[in-house]
Amino acid sequence: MKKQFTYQYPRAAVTTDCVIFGVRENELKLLLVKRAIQPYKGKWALPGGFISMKETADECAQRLLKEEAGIRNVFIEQLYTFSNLKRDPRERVISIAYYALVNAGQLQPVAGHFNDAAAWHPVKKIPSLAFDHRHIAETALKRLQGKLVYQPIGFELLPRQFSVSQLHHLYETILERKLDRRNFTKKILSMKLLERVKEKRITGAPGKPATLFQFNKGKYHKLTTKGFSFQL
Amino acid sequence: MKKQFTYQYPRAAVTTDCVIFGVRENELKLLLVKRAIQPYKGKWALPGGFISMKETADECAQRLLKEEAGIRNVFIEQLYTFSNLKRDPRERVISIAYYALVNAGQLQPVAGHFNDAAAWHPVKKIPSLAFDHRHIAETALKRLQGKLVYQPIGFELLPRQFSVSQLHHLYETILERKLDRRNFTKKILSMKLLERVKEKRITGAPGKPATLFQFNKGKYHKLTTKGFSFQL
DNA sequence: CCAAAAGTGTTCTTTATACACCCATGT
DNA sequence: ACATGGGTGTATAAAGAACACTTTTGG
Repeated sequence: MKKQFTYQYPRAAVTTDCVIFGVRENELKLLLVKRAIQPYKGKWALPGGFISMKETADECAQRLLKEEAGIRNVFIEQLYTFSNLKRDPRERVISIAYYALVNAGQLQPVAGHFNDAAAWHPVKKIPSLAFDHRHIAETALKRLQGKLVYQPIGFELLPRQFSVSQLHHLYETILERKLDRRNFTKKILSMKLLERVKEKRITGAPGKPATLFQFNKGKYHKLTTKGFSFQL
Repeated sequence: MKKQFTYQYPRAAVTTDCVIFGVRENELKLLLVKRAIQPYKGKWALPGGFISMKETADECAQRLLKEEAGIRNVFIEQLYTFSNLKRDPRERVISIAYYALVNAGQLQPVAGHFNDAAAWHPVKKIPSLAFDHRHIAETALKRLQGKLVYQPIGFELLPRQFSVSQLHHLYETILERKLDRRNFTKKILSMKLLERVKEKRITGAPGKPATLFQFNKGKYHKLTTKGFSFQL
């Protein structure tokens, strides 16, 4: 193939890479893809790719999420830009990293689009990754943990309707510490950001059926604009 | 000049831009430079420039801080990467933005290095800026305000030795709200991150001379590593 | 009737807030 | 002596932490 784009000074290539978080089997997991090409062929990596001249970094991340993981309309946020000189063995590549939070509902309908070589891996058992992707993933996890306690992003990882105990378990999983169940319930409900939906049992499980709730985004945005501090 | 770097696909240029905060005359200010070349010749802009192939973005930001503002060894942190398609009228330019906090001590010895066309502007009266630099500067200010209340970065904006009332005034200025002087003093001192230095008067000012303190970075790092929550 | 998960209140401790007077210096 | 800024304590209110029993379902 002919090389045809010429510049006065050398230029780094720019990519976006995306750390995709999801909850599966009551565990926080990352969606990784298996590389089909060199370098690092056969290694697990974060979904990512080169940015085109006609898209912003945000658009690029969203496009790659759809192309490589079949995911759309999810919470996505810029994480950090990684620019170490040797992070790609081929040449200078700067990566604008993002992280995304997906829930079962957003993923189910597009499960068929999945590349065979895409799979969820528990964050506690991340395999060896290509490039500096482990470093990126660890940075994303720290950001998620930090953000969880002062912004209600936990909801993004659960189905549209969920029980308080699901949310409680999610928080304990991500923060890696116990939270008193009664205090957690009180706190969350006192924010008035959850709307009661109806009673429903988790199919076939014993125990009292949990009340389901859904997150009221409208209320949340109203509160954030007039200054609001969410804490744990 | 001959163009000589050729690639298979088009590539965006990558720059870093730096939002430099400093306190001058009891006000929070930004250091801006006046552009000597097109585009936006004669307009105020954030110090910035193209990243070289032999430096990381952090190194680039530090180099530009030195070259364009004569500042070295300051607090610097990546802010966000801006990638709108039209942010530079010439061509596609992606900017990795940083923000820096400098104090009088760090600036004084290099004041002579200053470009004539560099000047401090109050954040409340930022002139029209080149590119999307106003947007970058506003993003940086929000980040600074957010960060100030849970990480003790305020110290970076003051001379090595400072009084509690200087710090108090700094917080009020940046957060744009009143903080009770007694409660602020209690809170700050209860963290045990400030070391009393000696009594000293601010030359020629009336009033009781203030006790000077300095920030103990070692203690701070010990606390952060074993989990520590600083709050306002 | 037993196991499993949901729901719920009170006490105690810690932290945040509100508030006013005296002190040391320069002029 | 007076104007200016520095230093300090207490009482009340709010928030956080600790803690156990009852209810509803499936098997």
